[in-house]
Amino acid sequence: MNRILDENLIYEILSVVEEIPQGKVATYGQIARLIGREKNARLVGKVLSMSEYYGRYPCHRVVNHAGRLVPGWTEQRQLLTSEGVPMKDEYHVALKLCQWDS
DNA sequence: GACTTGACATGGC
DNA sequence: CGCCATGCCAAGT
Repeated sequence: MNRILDENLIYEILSVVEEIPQGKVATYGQIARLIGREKNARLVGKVLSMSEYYGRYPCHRVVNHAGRLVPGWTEQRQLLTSEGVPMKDEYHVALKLCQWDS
């Protein structure tokens, strides 16, 4: 039954995001995989964009497979650096050093 | 209900 | 992890 999809999706996604340890980051694909929706990585991003509406979650610890930060969200870089996440440049994190080993 | 859009992923170069 | 092309799925219009 796929009557409820967004709510469950949101709950699962946020549950995973919430478990990301400080100083580490996770990719959308990784989260999507953890919730059993590998192909829905984009949905993760959509949900996270609205995550503030559902509650406060460390959505800044989620980046895409290239380690690129959210376009247009300048705060994210400072938040990550404050947590000790190594940055490759202003818009990319060093995934090699800080990708979450779920 | 078809078309477009998106905080994406993966594989090839 | 630079860029290009293709695939995927849900939400919004």
